[in-house]
Parts: sequence; structure tokens; C-alpha cells
Amino acid sequence: MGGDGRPGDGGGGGAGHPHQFQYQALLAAVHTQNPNHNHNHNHNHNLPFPLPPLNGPGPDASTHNAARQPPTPRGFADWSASTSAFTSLAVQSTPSTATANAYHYSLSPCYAFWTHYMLNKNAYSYYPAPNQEHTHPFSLDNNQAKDPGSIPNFGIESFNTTSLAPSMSAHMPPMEGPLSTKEPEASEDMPARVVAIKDERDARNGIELKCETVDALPELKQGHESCATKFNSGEYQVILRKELTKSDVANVGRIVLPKKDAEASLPPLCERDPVILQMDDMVLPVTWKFKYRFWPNNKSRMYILDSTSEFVKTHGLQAGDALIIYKNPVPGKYIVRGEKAIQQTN
DNA sequence: GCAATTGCATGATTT
DNA sequence: AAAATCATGCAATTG
Repeated sequence: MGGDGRPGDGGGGGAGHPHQFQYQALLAAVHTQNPNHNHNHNHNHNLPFPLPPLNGPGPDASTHNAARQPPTPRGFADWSASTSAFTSLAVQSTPSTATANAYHYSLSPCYAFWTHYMLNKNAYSYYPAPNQEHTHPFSLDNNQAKDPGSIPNFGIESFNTTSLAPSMSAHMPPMEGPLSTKEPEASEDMPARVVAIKDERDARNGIELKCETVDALPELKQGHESCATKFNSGEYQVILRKELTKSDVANVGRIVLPKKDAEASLPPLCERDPVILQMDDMVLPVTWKFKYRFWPNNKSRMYILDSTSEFVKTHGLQAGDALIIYKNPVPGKYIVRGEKAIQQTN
């Protein structure tokens, strides 16, 4: 049955996925649009932010599972092609001492930067610009600060990231720059505590999440890996990370989610009724609509994220890559990102 | 009848 | 060793 969370609307021609190409074209576009853009370093000035024609990011990225973002501010959604520049930057490995199966959790600088930028740019009342006293190769120095479209900086606080998951922090390269005002890394056996936006409780059908105050999370269940990225009064918290398996990417567009994380951070699934989760793509101007549900399994449950094939294809995710879900300051939504595994250079 | 989806069972791993 | 979790294959269902 197609009930699939196809895009904004009944995905008529589900079979062909011409859209992935559009997305990719979108991504690629930036490169050509911003020839100056140096892929490797020195982004501290003259960042490729030719600024988004808010009225129309061009490509018809609005179909399918994903709905194009409206020109209005919505969490991470409000951006345009220029932003995809970050994608290109993302392809870089980290110096991590990666162990064999190490998590390649790396908010690569580009992402960090992107986030940094976008938050500043789009957050409106949510997130004023990040603290600029951080110096970092990617620090936004003056650029976005001058972005006419950005909101004024109200007393910026620090933008920090707190890594919690033992497993994650263990491999997560210390985030640099703006993102690295990180707390003393939680050591492997020391799961840290995280402050999180508490809203799961109120999350009824995944649509009415209420973004309340920042509050101490009771206790992210043991082992729950999480990473809170803090921006002033708001936080971006990694609520779930899944290293994709063959079946996650090759199958029928469904990804098995780690039970613990799913139960801890996604809307509760009371019945068998699936819940549609809207997730803003972290690098594309689209909002994915995934069907979140579970299968009874033995005496337990298996949590599934459905209708993910477009997302996977669009990001070219393969086994070994990862799916990362963040909490979105926008009530009822999440932010999703596909993370390519770091290629190991022997 | 076929292809795409969905639901479930089972074996492998991990805890 | 037992229990829990998860990856995956496959049957059932749907369009």
C-alpha cells in the first residue's frame, strides 16, 4: 500500500525517483554557483552565502517524501542552495583515532558551521547568533552577521555541544570551533548528563510536540547516546543515531531504529498506528515525512522508520553510513541528517 | 499476475 | 546461559 509518507502528497509516480537527482543537482549546484568556495579550508571569510532566494530554491525539491520548505522560517528549513555548500565540505575525514568499527560521529566542521550559520540565520527568535568569540577556521566572523536577513544578535551565549553517549563521545572527535565549547568529554564509561528540550511527553502524534523549556532530562536512559548542541536558550540534541545496515539502505525504505533511543526520544507509540514524523533535512531544503511505527517482536518491539528510501537515495547513504536525528526547536519536528561513513585511509 | 509494501518470524549478536 | 535486541528474509497484502 502506498500510504507511504510520500511527499506532501500522494506520490503519484513513486516508481521513478527523478527527484533524487534534483536534490543532488541542488547540492551540486552550489559548487558551480560558488566556485570560490574552497572545499578544504578557509571559510572564515567570504562564505558562499549568495543568499537564498527565499522565494524559490529552484529545484523542485518539494515532492516525494519531502516537502520543500516554504519561504517562511522553519527551524532548519529556511535556506537555499547556498547552504548545500556545506555538503561538499562534509566530505572530509576526521583525525579521529577511529577504532575499527568506530562511530564516525563527526559533526564535521562543515555541518557544525552550517548549523552555526543556519541557526543564526533562521532561528529568529529561537536562536540568536552564536557567540562569536569563538575563533575557528569556520567561524562566521563577519559574514552572516551582516546578513541582512539575519536577526540581530541578542546577547549571545555560547554555543556548545555536549557529548554524552559513551560510545559516541568515545569516537567523536572533539568538535572544533564554535561547536567545541564542549564539556569535558564524557569518558567511555561515564555517560554524561544532558540537558534537553523536554517534549517527548507531550508528543502525542508526533505532531504536537511542544518545545518547552530547557530542562534537565530525567535521565536519558542508560547508554542513550546523545549530543546536545546548545544555542543560547535552545538546544539541538542528537536523539538518535543509527548506523545503517544493508537492509536499512537496500531494502524497502525502512530503517530499523534502536529501540532504546526510539523509546527514549521519539513520540510514544501506543498503538500500532504509525506516527508521521516530520524531519527537516539538515542539508536540504526539504522536510521529510517518515512513518514511525513498530513491529511486535517476541515480547518486545522493533521500531521502524518507514518511507526512508528517498532520503537514503538522496543522500546516497549506504551500509555503514548513519542516520542521525536531532531534536528540532520547531515543535513537532525533528532534524535529520545522513552521515557518510568516514573513509578510512590506510 | 506483478511489483511494491507491510507484517512477521527467525537466526545472529549483543548484553 | 538467558534474555534482549536487531538484521534480514520471506510470506501476506495491497494497488
